[in-house]
Amino acid sequence: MPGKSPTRQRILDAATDQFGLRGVEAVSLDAIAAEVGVAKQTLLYWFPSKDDLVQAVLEAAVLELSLGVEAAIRATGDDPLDRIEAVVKAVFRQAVRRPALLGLVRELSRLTPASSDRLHLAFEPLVARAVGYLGREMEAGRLRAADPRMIAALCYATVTGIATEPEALRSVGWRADAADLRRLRTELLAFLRAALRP
Amino acid sequence: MPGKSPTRQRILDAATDQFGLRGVEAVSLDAIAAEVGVAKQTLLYWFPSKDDLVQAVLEAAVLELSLGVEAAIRATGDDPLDRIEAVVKAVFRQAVRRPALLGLVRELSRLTPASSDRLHLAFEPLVARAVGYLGREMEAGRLRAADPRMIAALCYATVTGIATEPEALRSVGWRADAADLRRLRTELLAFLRAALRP
DNA sequence: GCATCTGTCTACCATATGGTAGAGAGACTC
DNA sequence: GAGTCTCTCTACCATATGGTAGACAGATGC
Repeated sequence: MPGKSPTRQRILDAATDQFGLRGVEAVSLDAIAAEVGVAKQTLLYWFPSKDDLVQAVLEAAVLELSLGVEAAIRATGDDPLDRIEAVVKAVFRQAVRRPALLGLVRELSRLTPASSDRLHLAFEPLVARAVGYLGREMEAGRLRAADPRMIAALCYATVTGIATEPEALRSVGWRADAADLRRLRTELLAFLRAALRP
Repeated sequence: MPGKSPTRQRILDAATDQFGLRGVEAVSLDAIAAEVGVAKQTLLYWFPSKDDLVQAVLEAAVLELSLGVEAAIRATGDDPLDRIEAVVKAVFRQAVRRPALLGLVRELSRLTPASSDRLHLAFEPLVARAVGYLGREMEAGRLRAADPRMIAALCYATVTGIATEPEALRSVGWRADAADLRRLRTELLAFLRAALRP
């Protein structure tokens, strides 16, 4: 059962979407297989158990998100607010393209300790870098002085909260069209800038 | 099958916790019954179907949250930042006392359209009031000018995101003890104040 | 040409799930 | 004291779930 295959990839994609949208425990292997248009056995051939599938999905998602963020960081200049804006835009873009991605990360707290530990390990370098960066910029007076760890968590909570809860946005009359999406992003960025400005 | 009963209430409590923590679809009636220490049939006596139970749980949760928020609003003075702080503290307090409550609200996007519509209706007056209030205070120059609807959604996303994702906080070295909880609240409030200040 | 390997399938299976039918114990009514 | 009402239970059931066993078709290697 080697590395790559179009079928394998299609299963992975479908599983990512469904797990992220409806929750890991709520999605059956049959449902995923049906969406891919393949027998459940084919799925179990590529991923010997549901748990293996979950692990693979999470690993791919972490990788995808990390790469996007890394690229955004490299592509911007020196000002920390600009850099944070670039990261948020990158995450936002991915969330729009693939709403399930951030939903998956949110599933973290519902996984077995073994799974979450692995995920923590995968994210750890990224987190450490972000916290260190925030701390240095605060010392340099270019960001509002605060606990950089908490600020990282707060930014994360704000962005993923907004990106994963269309229902909450619906409550305030938001519609999922391009115009409202743009306005949402603008407001989100202004909100974060105001929250982080020195 | 009338209104009140200690058994009914215990079922409701257990269901609230499990639904909020693990997700509605992931929790079986057997699991709830086992936690309450009652036969599944007793549960189905009080709530004729799982869906009825979900509805009852959601209604009670909305009521509980709304009451807490309303009380917090009434208990503070005129300055909008103080008032917002009071609301956030109230929500935070409830989230600490009962971590499942906000998790439940987050389940909203995974429910059937019928359920979410009812929930929207239940929350609507509260939301409308909040948005109206934010808008007026912005016009009066006592809050940063922005789209009040988006600001409401952003505050909601930040607070619930933080309150419902202990795993994300663990990633930045946060521990769930009283001291870190206090510091988290302090940082959250400072973050929001900075984001909303004119 | 034959064997092996790869990928997909059909046929099952044990268990768990939401839900039905109805029995039985105790309290309340008359 | 008979009947009814309230509440909880045991006994089932149809379906769905994660997973096993193994057949079958096509490519690959010799």
